[in-house]
Amino acid sequence: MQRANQQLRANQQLTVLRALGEADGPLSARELWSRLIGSGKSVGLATVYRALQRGVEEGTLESVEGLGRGVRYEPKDREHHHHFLCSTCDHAFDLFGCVEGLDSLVPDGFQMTGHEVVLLGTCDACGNAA
Amino acid sequence: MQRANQQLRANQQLTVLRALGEADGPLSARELWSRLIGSGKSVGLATVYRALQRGVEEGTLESVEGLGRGVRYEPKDREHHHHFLCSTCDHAFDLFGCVEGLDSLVPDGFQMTGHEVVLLGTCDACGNAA
DNA sequence: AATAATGTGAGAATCGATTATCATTTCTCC
DNA sequence: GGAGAAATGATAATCGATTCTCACATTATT
Repeated sequence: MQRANQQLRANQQLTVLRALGEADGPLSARELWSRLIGSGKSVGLATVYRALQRGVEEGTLESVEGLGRGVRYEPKDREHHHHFLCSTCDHAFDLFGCVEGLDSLVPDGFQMTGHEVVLLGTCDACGNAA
Repeated sequence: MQRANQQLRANQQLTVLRALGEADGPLSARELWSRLIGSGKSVGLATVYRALQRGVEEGTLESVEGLGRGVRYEPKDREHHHHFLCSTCDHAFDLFGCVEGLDSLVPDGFQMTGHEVVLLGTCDACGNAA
């Protein structure tokens, strides 16, 4: 029946992963899905979840927690970086660079294996829109 | 009927808030509830939620996101600090001190109003237990 | 003590996120 | 071109967290 978008179907999961790769920060499943739909790509939400799950299993994607609620995903090949979370649009942007003085925060006896830094505030677009 | 714990009842919400105040880091509603039950205090989970919600409304508590999944709560009167999240026991510990170089991470046009730093790894107890 | 207002516990209801199901569709390999 | 494997989309089911409901307990006010 739905011959309409037959040419759009190829490997939907690739479409999903490509869109995630082009994003300027980690995206949640829903965020990613919305962007795809918004840009005219017809994809099911379930397929987005499948692509993300598989990406993580295969090691090409990484799930990112700690950015507000919910889980977001990003390609694993990005260099060490942190995020800026806009409190208005709730989008997370990749940042470049890191901070100093982390080691001195670790309490005696604790073993640090990683760290996250999240800057909170208003992004450029939301700041101008106000 | 349940005369048993009549002497335990006083203002349960105070019991809840006191327990949160004595914790060494922010706690989720369930975490807090478990601790109370574990220490012999009979409190309903709903009451824990009510106490937390009210504390936030009244401004004495603050909800903390960004520590794994879920929301945790801590007294608002604590000095600026960050957290260490143990990947084994999933408990969040308060840290003292801060880091440097945050400003340089902010992209042009973005307004930073706050930041969070989370160290990940293994806490003392979990490290020794292994 | 009587009454009203508030607090409490247990479990049901709700909510959002994620996963599972299933009928189709597409792909792969002969 | 056909058979079987894998992918897809729509939607139902599940899961955990949080909120709601309500009967009863406690406290506050006379």
